[in-house]
Amino acid sequence: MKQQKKSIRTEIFDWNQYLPGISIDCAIFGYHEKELKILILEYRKSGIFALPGGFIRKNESLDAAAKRVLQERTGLDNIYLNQFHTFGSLERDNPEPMRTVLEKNDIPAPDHHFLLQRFISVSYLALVDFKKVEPEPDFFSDSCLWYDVNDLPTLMLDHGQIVQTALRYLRSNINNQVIGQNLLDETFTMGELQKLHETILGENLHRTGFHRKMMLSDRLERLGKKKTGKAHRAPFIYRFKKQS
Amino acid sequence: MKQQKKSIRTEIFDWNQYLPGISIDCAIFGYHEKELKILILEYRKSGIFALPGGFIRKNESLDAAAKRVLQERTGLDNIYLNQFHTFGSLERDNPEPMRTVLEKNDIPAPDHHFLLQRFISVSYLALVDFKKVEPEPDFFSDSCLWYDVNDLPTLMLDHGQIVQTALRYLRSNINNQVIGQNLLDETFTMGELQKLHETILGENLHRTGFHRKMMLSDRLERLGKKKTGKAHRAPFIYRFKKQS
DNA sequence: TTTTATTGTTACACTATTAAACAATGATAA
DNA sequence: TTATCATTGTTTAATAGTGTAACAATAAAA
Repeated sequence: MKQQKKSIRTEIFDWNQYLPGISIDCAIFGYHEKELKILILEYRKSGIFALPGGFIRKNESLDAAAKRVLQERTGLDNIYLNQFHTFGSLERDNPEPMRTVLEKNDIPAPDHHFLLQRFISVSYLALVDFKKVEPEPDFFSDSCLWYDVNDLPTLMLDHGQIVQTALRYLRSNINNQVIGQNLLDETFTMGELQKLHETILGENLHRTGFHRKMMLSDRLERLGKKKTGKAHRAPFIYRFKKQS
Repeated sequence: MKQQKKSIRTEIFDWNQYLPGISIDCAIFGYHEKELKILILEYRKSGIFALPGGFIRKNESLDAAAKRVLQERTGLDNIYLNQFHTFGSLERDNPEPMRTVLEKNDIPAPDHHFLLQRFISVSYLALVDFKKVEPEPDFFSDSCLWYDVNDLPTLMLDHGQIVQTALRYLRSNINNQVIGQNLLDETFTMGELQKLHETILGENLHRTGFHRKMMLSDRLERLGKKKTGKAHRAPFIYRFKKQS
C-alpha cells in the first residue's frame, strides 16, 4: 500500500470543470480466492464507506467519464464496463455524510459546496482482473480496498442498494455476458470456471451439467496441455475463444 | 384533439424549480390496429421532432419525476414505467435544436437559457393503453402524436437512438414482462395476443407453439364466453390473472 | 499394483420447443 | 338440412436442452 500522503487542497480544487448534480458511481468487481470482491473506499477519518465515484467533465461524454473514473481508481484501461441503472431517490438528497467528511478533514463546508449538492448517480458495473488492480484512494479517502460482497460495511446513502442492484444485474447476465473472461486468468480449469459461477450466483451447480453446457456453448477452447498437481486425473485447461 | 391554445409565456416560467443538466425522456408505447406506436411531439413552427420529456424538481425523486412527466403527457396514472438507460453522449451537447425552437416562437434565447444547456437524459419506457391516452403537447409543442415505430420522422439529437434502445429493451423483455397486460384491452383472443408479440418482435411466431406456451405460463385465465363473428370456430377470450 | 480423489464422458429421464397433423365449430352456401 | 370453409383448439411426433446419476480415465500416493 502506497503511503505517500497527498495534500488535501480540495478547497482550491476546480469543481467548476464538472457538470453539477450528476455523479458516477462504480461497482467494481473482482474475483480472488473463490470470493467475489468489490472495491469500496473509506473517507479519511470519517468511518464513512462508499462506492468509488467521480464526476463528468463538461466536455466529456458519460461513458468516457465512467471509463476515466475507472482508470483513475484501478489504473486499468480497456475494462469491461456497463451502465446498469441511474439512482435518484430523495434519500440521496442528504449532504450530511459529505459534510462530515469535509469537516473531519478541516475543509470549509459551506452549504453551496459542490460536494454537498444533490446528485443523481449514474451507476456502472465493472469487471476487472483482481491481480492487475492497484486501488487508488482519492483526495478524501485513505483507503480503497477490496471487500467480499457478502461482508460489506454499511455504505453511505443508497450505495448499499446500488451494490445489490449491480449484483442482481451480474447474476441475471451470467449467461449472456462473458463474465469469466473478465474475472478469471487467461487460462483456467473447468472447476475454476464453475466455482466462479457458483460464487456469483450464490448456489451450487451440477458439475457435469455445467461442464457440458460450457462445452456446447462453443466459447471455450481446450488447450492440449494438462495441469499437474494432486493424486488424481489432471484437468484440461481452457481459455475463451478470441471472437464470438 | 383539444384546440385551446395555451399562451406561451415561457420566458417567465420558473426553470429554477428544476435540477439543471438532467432531463427525462420517455419512450411511450401504445398498440393500435396491429401497429406498435410511440408518442412523438413536434415543436411549434420548427419541424423539430422529439420524445416527450421533462425535468426533475428539486425535491422530487427521479422515478417520481418520470411518473409526473408521463401523467402530464398522457393524462394517465398507474402506468407501466421502467427506466432503461441514461444517455450522455457529446452529441447531446448541442443547443441548436432548442435555440431554433425558441427563436421560431419569438422567445429570447440567451446562451444561458435553461433549455440550451447540456442535458444528461435519463430515459424511461412506458406502456400505455392507446385508447385511454389523450396526448398533451407542452408549452413549445403544437402536437404530441402517435407514430408507427417503423415510420418515424427524424428525431432531434440522439432521440432516434433512444427509441432504438427502448425497442431492443422491449423485445428482450417480451417474455419477462407482462407486455400484453399494458398494451391490450382487458380481454383479448389468443390471436390478438400473438399478433402483439409478432408486432413487437418483428417476426412471425408459430401459432400452436405460442398458444401452448401462453397456456402453460399460467398467467392467462380463459373466460368461458366465446366471441362471435365470422364463418369459423369462435375463439375463446382471455385475460391476465390478477396477481402473479 | 492398488487405492484415492477428481475430472471427463456417456446414458437416462424429464422438460421445453419446433413442426405438423388433426379435431372442433360458427357461419355461409348449396 | 347438409356440405364447405376458415379459423381456433388440441394432440402428437421429432428435436433440443437440462438435471441426475453412473461410469471411465488418470495422476499421484500408499
